[in-house]
Amino acid sequence: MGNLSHHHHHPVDHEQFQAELKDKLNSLGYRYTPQRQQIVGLFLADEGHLTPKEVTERMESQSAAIDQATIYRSLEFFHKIGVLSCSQIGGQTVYEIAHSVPHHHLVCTNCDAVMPLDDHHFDELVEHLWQDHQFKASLTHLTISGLCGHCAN
Amino acid sequence: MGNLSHHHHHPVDHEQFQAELKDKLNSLGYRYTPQRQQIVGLFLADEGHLTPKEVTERMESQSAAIDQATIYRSLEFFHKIGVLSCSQIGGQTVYEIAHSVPHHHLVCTNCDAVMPLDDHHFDELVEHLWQDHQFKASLTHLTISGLCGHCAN
DNA sequence: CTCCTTATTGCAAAAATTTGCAATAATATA
DNA sequence: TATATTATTGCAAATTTTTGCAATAAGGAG
Repeated sequence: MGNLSHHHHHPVDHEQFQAELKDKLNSLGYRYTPQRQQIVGLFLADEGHLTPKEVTERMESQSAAIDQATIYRSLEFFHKIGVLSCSQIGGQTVYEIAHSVPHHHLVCTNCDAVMPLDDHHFDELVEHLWQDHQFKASLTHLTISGLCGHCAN
Repeated sequence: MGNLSHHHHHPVDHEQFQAELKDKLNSLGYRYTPQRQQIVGLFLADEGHLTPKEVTERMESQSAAIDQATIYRSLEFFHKIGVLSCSQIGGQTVYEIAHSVPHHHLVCTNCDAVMPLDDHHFDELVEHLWQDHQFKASLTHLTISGLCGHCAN
C-alpha cells in the first residue's frame, strides 16, 4: 500500500485513506464492504483504543447496526492485514489504527494509564534478533507493562 | 518470597516450591487451597504453556474436577501475584510458570513456533525507560511477533 | 450493463469467559 | 483443639467470542 497515514480532524484525509484502503483490499482479492467502511470510519473519526463492544455500541448509536460476528471478524481482519493494531490493556482487547509510524505502549498495571513509546528504541534489538537469532521481528505494536511515574511511588 | 525457582523432573523441588508458595500466599492473606495446589502442580509437572481449556482437561483426566470458574480465577490469580506468566500465542491465552530467571518469547506468526529469548536483552531499554520516561517497566514476559528463520524465506 | 465467481454477511447455535452469591473451608487466634 | 473470620469455591446465569452455513452482494470479466 502506498501511504495510508492519516491525521486527526481532517475528513479529506479520511476519504483518501478509505479510497487507498479500498484499492489495497481489492488488489489483495478482498472486498471493501459498507460494514468494513463504517468500522474503519469509526476508528478514523474516533482516535484511540476501542474494544469490540465499544465498536458495536457506536455502530448502534449510528443506527448502522452490524452483526456482532461481523464486527469481530472485521477487527480481526483489519488486524491481520495491518490496518489496525491489537493489544491487551487492562484485561481488555483493544484495537486502534496502526499508524504508518509504528509506536508502542507503556501500560501502567496499576492505573491503566497508556503512554506511547517511539519505535526507534527497538532498532538495535530487532537488528540483534535478526543477526544472532535468525528471527525477523515485526514490532508493530508492543505493549510493555509496568508502573507509571505516579504509581511507582 | 524467598526462592521459588524450580527445576524439571525433580519432585522434591516441586514439594519445596509448593511449600514456599503456601507461605507466600498465607503471608499475603491468601489461602492455598487444594484447587490451587492441583493447578500449580499441573504446571510444575507439565512444563510449557497451557490454555485454560487444557488445564480443565488435564484436571478431569486426573479425576480432580475443578469448576471452570475456579480455574479461570486461579490462573488469573497466580498471574496477578507473579507465579504464572500469561501471553497470547496463536490467538490463544496461555499460561506457564514464571521462572525466577525471566525470559521472553519470540513467536512466529506463520507457524506459531515459540522460541525463548533471554531477559538481558532488555536491560538497556528498562534502564532508559526509567531514566528518561519515569516508567518502571516490568518485563516479566514479553511476546515478540515475527517470522522464524524457516518462515522468513 | 449484465453475469459469474466467491468473499462476506447475518443468523443462530456453540463455546469460552465472566460474574453474583450463598455455602464452604483455610487460617489466625484464643 | 475449638472458634471466628473471611477468602475461596461451586453453581447457575449472564456476557462475550467463535463458528457453520445458506443467502447476499462486491468486483472482475465479457
